[in-house]
Amino acid sequence: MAGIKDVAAHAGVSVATVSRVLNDSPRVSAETREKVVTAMRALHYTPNGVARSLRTEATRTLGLIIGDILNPFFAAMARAVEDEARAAGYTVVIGNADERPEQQDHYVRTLLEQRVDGLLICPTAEATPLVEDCVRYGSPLVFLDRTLPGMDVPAVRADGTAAIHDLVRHIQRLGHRRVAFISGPELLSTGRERTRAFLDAMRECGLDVRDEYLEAGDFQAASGRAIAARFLDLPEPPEVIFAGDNLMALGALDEIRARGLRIPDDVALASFDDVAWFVHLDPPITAITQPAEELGRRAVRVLLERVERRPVESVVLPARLVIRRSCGETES
Amino acid sequence: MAGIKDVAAHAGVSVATVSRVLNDSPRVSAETREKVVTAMRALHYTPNGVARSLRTEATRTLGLIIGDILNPFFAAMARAVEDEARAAGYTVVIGNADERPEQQDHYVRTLLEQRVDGLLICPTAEATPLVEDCVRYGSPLVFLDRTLPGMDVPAVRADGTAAIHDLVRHIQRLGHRRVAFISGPELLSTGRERTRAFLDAMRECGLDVRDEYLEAGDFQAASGRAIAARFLDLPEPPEVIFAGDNLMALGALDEIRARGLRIPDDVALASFDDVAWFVHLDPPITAITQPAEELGRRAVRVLLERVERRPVESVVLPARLVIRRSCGETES
DNA sequence: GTCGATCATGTAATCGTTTCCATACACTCC
DNA sequence: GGAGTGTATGGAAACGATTACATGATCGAC
Repeated sequence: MAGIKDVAAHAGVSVATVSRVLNDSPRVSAETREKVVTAMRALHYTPNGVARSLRTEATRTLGLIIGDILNPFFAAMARAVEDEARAAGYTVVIGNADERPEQQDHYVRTLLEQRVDGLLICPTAEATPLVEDCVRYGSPLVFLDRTLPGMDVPAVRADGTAAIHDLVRHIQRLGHRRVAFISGPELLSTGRERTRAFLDAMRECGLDVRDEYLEAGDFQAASGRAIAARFLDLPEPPEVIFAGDNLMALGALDEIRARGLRIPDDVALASFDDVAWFVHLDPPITAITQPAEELGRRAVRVLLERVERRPVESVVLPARLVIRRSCGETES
Repeated sequence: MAGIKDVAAHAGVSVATVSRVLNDSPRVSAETREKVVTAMRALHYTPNGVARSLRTEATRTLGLIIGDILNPFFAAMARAVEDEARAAGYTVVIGNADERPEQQDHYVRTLLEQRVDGLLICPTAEATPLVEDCVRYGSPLVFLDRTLPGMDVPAVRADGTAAIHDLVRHIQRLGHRRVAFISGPELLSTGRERTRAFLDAMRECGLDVRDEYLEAGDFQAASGRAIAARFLDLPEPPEVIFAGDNLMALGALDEIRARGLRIPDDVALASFDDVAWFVHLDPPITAITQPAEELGRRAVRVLLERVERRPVESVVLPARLVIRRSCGETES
């Protein structure tokens, strides 16, 4: 494959000049530039980004490690990250951690070796030694969606607390008392935060939460289904099932449908995370929507600030309750 | 950041030896290896993949250019590509072409500059000059999901012809006569193939297709909705709407729901592409399912063969009809 | 005791860029 | 006409790894 030397030879100039044309430096005369460009065309020259990166110590690449690209929430975030990065002249390498710390570490290692300019991580579970090293030795790092307690890393995330309070009030107003929650993993900041908000909101509304109405899943559909099944098998099943993310809501829905139960008469359903098709279900599902695109975009902006070693601050955006009909009709 | 020289100095050996340890060459004594490993740990050494790639002319990276990561079909394919690539020791860079040729070209260019070892493309519309150059100058290229006519590039795709015939027969057996098709873009091989299969199947079943029952969308939800609206506004609207992909089916569904029409009594609906939540709709949507994961995995395998300059063949996998209830009850 | 084989290790060239510095030439100004 | 100021260009040293080749040690066989 033709390199800069071939172009230089073909155009009868030095490699330095070709390089200047490549980086459109002003210190090149019009005719010379013309000659060089012609030579590039003739040879089908494609600049070697690897060599350039080696020399400039910058790859113009960002790494993004997410839980699962099949989860529409992450997909939307990934998409936004990509768009914003491209607009800033960066490429994004996406790694699917599949919620497994060792796979997350695999990607952290790989991306570090590839010398990405910055890293966006949706951390799975607790901090691994590798991630700790990253922050200690100063790789530009930003957490997305989730945080890791006690780590001095800027984070861009949504806060669902207020929306969960709204949801519980909505449920209470509809006359429900027995509310069960399929929470996320205790190890994830989002899992903890949503559980805490749920508990607080219930107390505030004067509803009590039985132990058997609170169980933690793993943010995947299968666990949502299994937990919903256990809730429904209880001697006194809950009137409402609130799922901690959209996949577990899908799982719960599977179970409810499989039993031929009606929503909301037999059991009401609500979900943290909204997805496009909730609105098409009968009844449409009441959900809490997170600003996934905005999170992705802001995360890139914060990360690029960090890359340029400017001081940055964490970003918290509010999630918002979208009332539909899966918890009952509002008597407006 | 510590480099191989620092490690060599710290361990009291030459850089060559460190490199040998890095690539676990057998020509290094146990003690020396030990010393080197210790030095690496002490210095938090992370090998520089950029330098390695420059020297070895291989990045162990694959590029994947898809239409839209938000489309669950592409997301599933991307996920499978990633898994298979990781298993083979490769990283994947995903580019979202957003069905725009110029954005596709942007990614082709970028990925070529980054010297990916191979490129997987779901081509948007017709061949661009850039893509033509790729095949002419021999970058390892494999088409995924779609093909480009007259280009000598191996492709991994699904064939929906048989499934579409099955669908039309199913529809006919249920007594419907007036079937409308929201086709994909004429420029995409998948669009053309599905339209042709639909027309053939209709003829074979003795049903005729009115001009006003055939309109091309762009594989995005909005076009599906608009076209469905035009179908339903016709003096004699169709009994069945068949959408050429899942997003246009979603759009059509939006429109049907907005008009308060019942499925399948007022209008039946079927979709090319199956997605997880179709089963939860009332009624569940009859759809044609493509083996997205299998496509992704096979594509990586074919591409890696090409990377190693072994001869490869295109792969065609069948799509399959999944009968649910959105076209009417089967009187079994 | 010498020769050749085998093994561990080191030296230095190389990959394709960028960029610092030097140089050569053309002006302008006194 | 020579000093000073730009401007376009070239030469060559990085960047951090890999690897062909060289070297020196050890060892067994004769």
